[in-house]
Amino acid sequence: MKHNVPFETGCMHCNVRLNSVFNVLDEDQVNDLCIHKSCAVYKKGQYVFTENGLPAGLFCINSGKIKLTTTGYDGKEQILRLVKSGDIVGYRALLSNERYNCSAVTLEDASICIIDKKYFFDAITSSPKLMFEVVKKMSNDLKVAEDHIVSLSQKSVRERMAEALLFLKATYGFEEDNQTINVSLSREEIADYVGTSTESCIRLLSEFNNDKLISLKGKKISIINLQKLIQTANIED
Amino acid sequence: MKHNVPFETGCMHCNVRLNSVFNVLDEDQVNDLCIHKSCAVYKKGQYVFTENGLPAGLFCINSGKIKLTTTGYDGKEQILRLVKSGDIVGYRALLSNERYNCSAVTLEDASICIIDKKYFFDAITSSPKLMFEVVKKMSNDLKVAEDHIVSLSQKSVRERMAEALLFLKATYGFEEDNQTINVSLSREEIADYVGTSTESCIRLLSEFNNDKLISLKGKKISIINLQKLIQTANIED
DNA sequence: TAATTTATATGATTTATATCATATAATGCC
DNA sequence: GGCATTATATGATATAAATCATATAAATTA
Repeated sequence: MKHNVPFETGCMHCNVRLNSVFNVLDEDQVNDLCIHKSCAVYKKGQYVFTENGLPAGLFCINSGKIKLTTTGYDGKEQILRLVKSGDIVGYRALLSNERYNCSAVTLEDASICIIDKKYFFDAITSSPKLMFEVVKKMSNDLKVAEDHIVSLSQKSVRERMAEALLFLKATYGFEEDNQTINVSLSREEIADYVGTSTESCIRLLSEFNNDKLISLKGKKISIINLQKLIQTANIED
Repeated sequence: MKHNVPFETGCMHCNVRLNSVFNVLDEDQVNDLCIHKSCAVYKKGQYVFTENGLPAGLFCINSGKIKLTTTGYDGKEQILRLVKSGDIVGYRALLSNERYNCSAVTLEDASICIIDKKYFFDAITSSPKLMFEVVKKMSNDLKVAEDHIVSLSQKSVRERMAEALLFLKATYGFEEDNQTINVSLSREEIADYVGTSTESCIRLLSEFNNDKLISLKGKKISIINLQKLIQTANIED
């Protein structure tokens, strides 16, 4: 399944690390981190961990995009978070000493480091700086989740769909053309994030396309009229 | 507005503390905590802090119930969390050094301690045990928020209403009669938690009442048929 | 490259729930 | 304690969105 092929020389030369919670470590600490991690390459669609599993360590995304997804009622998927290079994954279950409440699945080929559980606990215990970085990450995820709650409670599917496209753009950015959102999700996956049916998702994307807010090319979505998309999302102030 | 009346002798004799994140402190640390906190009494309906405000410290609920609420779109309220004695409030904004993303309002008369910001940071920095307690608290709140997302995405209003009643029971427990949920919320507040209109909330509660799942007496809700309420909520396994 | 499966698309229909409207009950206030 | 305000209740109606159905396109796989 997963191939344990080292894909880089070490954490000290890892540029992704500078964009992660581990950017606060000093040289010695980075060397220590490097000793206690291993790297793996994942193909698109592979599970990094699965719901109800026990955490063996902390995952740090080197490259590739990941979805955190949970199985809701009647087996319907719910995408809880979308994750990118530099992000840590699986920290919640690890820190609270629980089983995973969601699965992590790669959205494209990915290289991911796994940091030893015991080492990680030692590291955050001995480095308040690192601990605060992790806390800030969790705090942000909580804020994003609460924003999502308000959106799900109070907005129409149409507004949430527009919002989701803006969220995807904010998370993964544009491609070189400066308008195509740099991620490929199926209509079903978008629906599973927005909290709607696949058909409604398809229909709304078609509408936005007809209304020249976006343009569609397979799974690739380009934002043509950002201003109008923001209006459609009914973003405050 | 708020009256700075001390309502107890000190943290060392505070039974609520044993049920809070501060239960891991040793005697000296408790004495230190006591020096750096002040207590206040709030009347029902008062704001403990408000959205967009800057945190001055950490709030610890001694007695009383609190709602964390945010103003969504078109001014509609969203209840994000419900809080009880022993819980800490306002930790998210404090830890991430941000403004509050929600307001805290008392649901009944309450006594609340505020713990000095600087002291709190020193305390969690020097006591990994305390830090882990706070982290576990945040981790749990994140999990609850994610469960709420799945529920909002995938369940009907009817199911969510049943679920909300079970949640209220789980959070605040029953009164002495062992069936009346120990909290008084307006129909509008319940609607603001469930993510529905006040009318729908009223209607569904009436239905549940007619179907003998619950009984209503003013704002007091009693669970008559727990089994059927669980079924209505469509809780898994 | 044909065959099969899966994803996307779009129409038709149903339904849950919001909204609007009005009535009554409860609460707060001068 | 009577008056004003707010909360609860319930009916009528509108509508957004789910569901069901079918078609086409794309992607897998044989």
